[in-house]
Amino acid sequence: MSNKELENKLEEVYPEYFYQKPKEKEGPKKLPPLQGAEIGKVVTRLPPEPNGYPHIGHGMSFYFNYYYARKYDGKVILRFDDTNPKKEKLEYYDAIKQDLKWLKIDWDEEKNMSDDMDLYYKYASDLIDMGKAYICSCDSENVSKLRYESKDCLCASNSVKDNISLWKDMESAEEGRYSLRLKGDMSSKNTVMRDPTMLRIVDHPHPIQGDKYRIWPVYDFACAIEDSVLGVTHVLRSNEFTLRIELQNYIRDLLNLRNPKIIEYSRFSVKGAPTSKRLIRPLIEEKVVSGWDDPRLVTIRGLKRRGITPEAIHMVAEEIGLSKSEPEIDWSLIESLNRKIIDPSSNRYYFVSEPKILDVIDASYQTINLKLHPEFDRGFRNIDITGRFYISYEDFKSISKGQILRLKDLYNIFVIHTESNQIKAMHTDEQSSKDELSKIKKIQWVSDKKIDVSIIVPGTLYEGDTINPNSLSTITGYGELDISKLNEGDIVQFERFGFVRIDKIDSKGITAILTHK
RNA sequence: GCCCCGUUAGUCUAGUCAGGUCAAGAAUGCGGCCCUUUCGAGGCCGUGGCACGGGUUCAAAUCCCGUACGGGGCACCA
Repeated sequence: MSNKELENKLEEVYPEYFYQKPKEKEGPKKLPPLQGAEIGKVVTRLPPEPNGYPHIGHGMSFYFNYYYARKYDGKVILRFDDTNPKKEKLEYYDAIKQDLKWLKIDWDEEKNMSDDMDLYYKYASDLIDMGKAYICSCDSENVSKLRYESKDCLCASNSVKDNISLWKDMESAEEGRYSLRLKGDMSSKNTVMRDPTMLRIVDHPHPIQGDKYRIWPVYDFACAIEDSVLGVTHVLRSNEFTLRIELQNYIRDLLNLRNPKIIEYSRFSVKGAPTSKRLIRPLIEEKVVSGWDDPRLVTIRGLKRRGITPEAIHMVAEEIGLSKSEPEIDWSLIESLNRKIIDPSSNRYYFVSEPKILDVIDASYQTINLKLHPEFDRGFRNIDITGRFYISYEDFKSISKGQILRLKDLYNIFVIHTESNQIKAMHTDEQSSKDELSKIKKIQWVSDKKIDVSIIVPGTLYEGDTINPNSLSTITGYGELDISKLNEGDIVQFERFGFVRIDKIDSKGITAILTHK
């Protein structure tokens, strides 16, 4: 048998061998399974501090915790980490909930850490009784110094009896006078284990609890307790807390509480955009940006106002995953994912920037119907046509006398005269064949029945470390009249311009924000 | 300074725990073609990467050691 015959024979008995396996198109990225997860038993939490508006980084964390709770048919708890009365503000509790709802993230239970003060006191008292915590009267500077040097302070050797009595005194002492510290390990390489503070005096009203409490737990203490008491099985959070795992587990061991499984990932950022409250707040205070909802910001509100959808944010989270490297994603990724979401549902309208006049001297007045979407049946819009049109400066400058063009979706014109800011043309043969049509240059137009549209174009806030002074620009032009029927929040496409979200409608016209091309 | 963690194409990620099937697979970007009365979407093709240096091994993106770079922590913030 020759090779060829052999091949033919083989093909008869094993045809699959000769066909290239069709490449399997991968679907959207999926997050990996959760370690140790059992259906119906997963409990996660969303732990915002009500001290500002969430940004996309919080959005990622919220989504991970929400995603796994839903995936495993478990429970997700919204828990406000509000144990610093000086930082929390009432407005943020509600703002965070609104942002979560907008993100299409819901939750099964809601609670504030500040509702559990008595529980923290009870556990604190237990630690004192066990001799595992002591009241320290050193000032914070001294505490810090001794921790750095791995040295005990004198307070560490207080008797249990002394501590019990000082714990009582603490209630009425002035701020800074005493703190309750855990007996950890002063020689630990993990510096957070060196007798960390568990509770301290804060002389400031709390937005919810008012003046009811003066002794407040620090994060590690409250969090260690809550994650266990709430039945949290999985903690998905960013890695600035890595070193606290040992401490929080130690606290729980002492108090005979169960440890959750902790999964960490790095903080995530967007190129050119500040991705932390610490950086965003001063920009607002110094009026570099207009507020938490400035479309240049990657706050949830900024993204919403720009026209980024919650689904796109979910997709970004799935794309990045629970990465331990430090992702700095490009806007183009967000834009691309968002485009896939909004393209099918965005109605199309005509808009021309920096408009110039185009008169068609022999035009017929008529009303035409144009599809709101080229592929999907989303209905039509009507446009009244006269002999006057507006075209964008971009198209205008490339047009010369004698040229034949097509007003898109309307008819062909022959240019008979050009001036510095006006073109005259004549209507030409309507019977363009499909083939001819594909060759002819098409331009965007707006009829004489028009509306003023200004488009805010958000740019990059930072270039390297410096603030870009030209991060916001405005493009003005005319849009077709039906744009005035849109509502604030609608996302549409201005054909051959880009996707925009309607930001404001008033007597002066329409303001839209450019979402992306 | 000390202690943790990380480093795969321009960006992002799969693969690393259980070394060979990885001369590394997606996404995004960029380039080209097709489609389209949009410069959008969609389809096809292409481009481009294991931080560096040693070691272990028949075999290293994968294990070990070191270096560089990046991030985090060392609060009476969270």
